[in-house]
Amino acid sequence: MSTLSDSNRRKSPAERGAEISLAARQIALSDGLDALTVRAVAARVGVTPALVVHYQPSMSMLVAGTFGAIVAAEIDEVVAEIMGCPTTVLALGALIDTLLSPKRSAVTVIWLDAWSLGRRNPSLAAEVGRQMDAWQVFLVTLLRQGASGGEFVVADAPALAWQLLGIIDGLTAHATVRYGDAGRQRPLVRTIVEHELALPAGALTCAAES
Amino acid sequence: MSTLSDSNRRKSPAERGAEISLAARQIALSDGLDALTVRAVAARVGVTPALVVHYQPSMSMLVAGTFGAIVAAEIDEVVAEIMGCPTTVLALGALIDTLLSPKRSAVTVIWLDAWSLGRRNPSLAAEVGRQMDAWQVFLVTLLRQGASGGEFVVADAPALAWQLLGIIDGLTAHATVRYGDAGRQRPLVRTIVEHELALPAGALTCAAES
DNA sequence: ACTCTTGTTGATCAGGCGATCAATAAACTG
DNA sequence: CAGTTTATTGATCGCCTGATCAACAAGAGT
Repeated sequence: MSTLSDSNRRKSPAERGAEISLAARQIALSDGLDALTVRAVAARVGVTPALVVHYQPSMSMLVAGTFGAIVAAEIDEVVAEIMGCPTTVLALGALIDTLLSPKRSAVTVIWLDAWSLGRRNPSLAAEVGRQMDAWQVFLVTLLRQGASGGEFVVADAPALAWQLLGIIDGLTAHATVRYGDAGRQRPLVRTIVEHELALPAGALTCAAES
Repeated sequence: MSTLSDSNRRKSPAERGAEISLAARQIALSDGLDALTVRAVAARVGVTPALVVHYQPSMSMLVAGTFGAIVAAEIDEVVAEIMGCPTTVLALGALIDTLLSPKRSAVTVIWLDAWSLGRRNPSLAAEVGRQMDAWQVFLVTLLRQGASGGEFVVADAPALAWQLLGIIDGLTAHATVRYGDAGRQRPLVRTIVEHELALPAGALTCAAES
């Protein structure tokens, strides 16, 4: 990286701010949310710790913001990945497929850190709540879309949404911490969702194949 | 507590060691695993930080040990709670019932801390693995017992065991962090287990009533 | 009662953390 | 080119962490 020579230059607040946010995200993803310290960010950007503080209201805010940015980016990425599906059932299959993919373990680890750290960092806890809700809202929208389109029946979309999210998070967490590949849990999750939506068995499996 | 006057007395290694372990468990349960510092334990016991160090190989070992003790105690407690059930199906129902009870949220929080902290504390990571395996072994035993007794059919007990644990941990984690009472998820989990074990719908619900 | 073992202390080290503030220098403005 | 703004620095504070070590004293053994 030629960032080192560039970093000494005096930069606009926007540019420097973006640089700091980027470094924070990179540190969080590679070393965890609690490796996110003033000095670590400063070292990565190539500036003084004082400058990092100058650009951030507080460290706990930076942690919360970094977590939010990472998770929001993942939501966007997943939404984009699913948007192309012609039917909601296909979208649900693709959603399960991608959420239980091993490539998401980096973000899963961020979630684990956030759940733990959130107890001592109110800003982070608030952001965790916001992002969990964002996921839930997204899933509720998807479920209602399928229901109103007549693809399946859903009694309580909000409840089912966070049940499903809880299940997926639990399985990915276990896979990340100990049991390896979360991808092996796809059939189980498909079966659960098919059952809850009164879909024919295999409906979501076929969806994933296409 | 009159512990304060007692704590100045010179005690046997076993006695002092037990005192320290107890204090560590109490701190972990009330303030989280990372509030478990040499000074916090020392203050709670009423001795010098140096004495705590004298009794422990290292702080990361104390954290690992404390986590293990708390979780092992919970396993024992749950096992004792279930042991009385006349059939395995009833035991499974009782298991789901107690694991998704709000009273377990204190230990759920410990799990979240351990998953996060385990990445920087190898001793803790090893202990997390051991305790996750202990849970899985317990559940596998239960499932095989029911299968060999002809109560239900299970194809891959080890796989089903950790799927089930993942689901339950995910739902309790979500409930603890944001969505409140995990007890509302009992019907869902019962349905999933009934389906996976080819039990008639409602078999586990009736179990919980008795 | 005297000795010896060892539980216990107090002081202290080295390192990390977030945060503050005056001083510097680079870029923009007139 | 001179003057003003402000991005950036370096030094430093206060607090926390785990850990070490010589010195002390309580209790067990004789």
